[in-house]
Amino acid sequence: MERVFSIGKLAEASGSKVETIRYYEQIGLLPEPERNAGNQRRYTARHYERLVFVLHARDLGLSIDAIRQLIDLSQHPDLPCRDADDIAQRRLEDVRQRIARLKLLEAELERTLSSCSHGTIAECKVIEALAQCGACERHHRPPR
Amino acid sequence: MERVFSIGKLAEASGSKVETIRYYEQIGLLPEPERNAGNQRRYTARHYERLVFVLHARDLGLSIDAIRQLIDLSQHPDLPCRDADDIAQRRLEDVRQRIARLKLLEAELERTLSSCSHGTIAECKVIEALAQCGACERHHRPPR
DNA sequence: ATAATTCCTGTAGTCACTATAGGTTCAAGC
DNA sequence: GCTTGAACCTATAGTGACTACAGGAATTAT
Repeated sequence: MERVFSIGKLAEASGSKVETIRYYEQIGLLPEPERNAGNQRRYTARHYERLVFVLHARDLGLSIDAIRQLIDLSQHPDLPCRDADDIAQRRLEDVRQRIARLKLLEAELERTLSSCSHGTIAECKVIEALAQCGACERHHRPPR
Repeated sequence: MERVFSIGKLAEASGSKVETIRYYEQIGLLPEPERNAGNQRRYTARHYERLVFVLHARDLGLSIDAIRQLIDLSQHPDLPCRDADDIAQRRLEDVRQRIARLKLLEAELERTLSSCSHGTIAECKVIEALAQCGACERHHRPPR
């Protein structure tokens, strides 16, 4: 007899939420568990493991779609793991790009804030900086 | 006679999209422009300036709500600019937190990828790392 | 036995757009 | 002046990844 537990216990054990678990089941990231006589979900250790896998992947910023691919891959242990590596590699590149972009943002916000003399709105550099172009990458120019 | 232009020209000039402009009008970030005889929107330079303000603020990651607050503030030039500064300050802190979190992510992805020997799925460290706990901050433990 | 808690389904809401459908108006070329 | 195609209009629905709610049924604790 395998030990089973409720959705509430699974949520607590995994550090996620009941609603999230039901959502993952609905979109097919978690298999449908058995039900007890009163129609309540009964989970096993295998569900817990799968859920932790999904949650870790989400924490790493992988999309639901990427996680679905990884799960599919893990069903075929004999395939080469190149596809799985690619997913992580692409994610790494994405993370690096985000960091670079956020650092630019950080610099611009620092610049903006340090130039503000904390007077009235009329002389506020924060608002002024937003109204002007500054270090902006956006492709725009006044309408002719 | 003030020069006016269409929503398409405004989109092009600002580097945004027609749909986005209509959306910003709908949620009150842009004032409703005049219409011509055929019910088409006619914009002026003032609309362009407001739109650029909004787009810059979005590029800096400000929420629609924060931008609304800044616009409200800018209508009251005599108020002290403390509130505007606070918005930028909070955003700066948020950006710094994100950078810190992404750097942790980067390190974990790097570690995971470098440990993978590119064999089969069965021995794939990427998938294994997701299934196990590793450097995970999530509060979880197997169900008892 | 009763009360409090947890669970169920189904639906709607979130954020900041983006896409589509079905129609009207405008601008350019002939 | 006429035709054609691009740009415009409104209204609605879809996106991703959940989150929240309503209105019940089942379980657990007292």
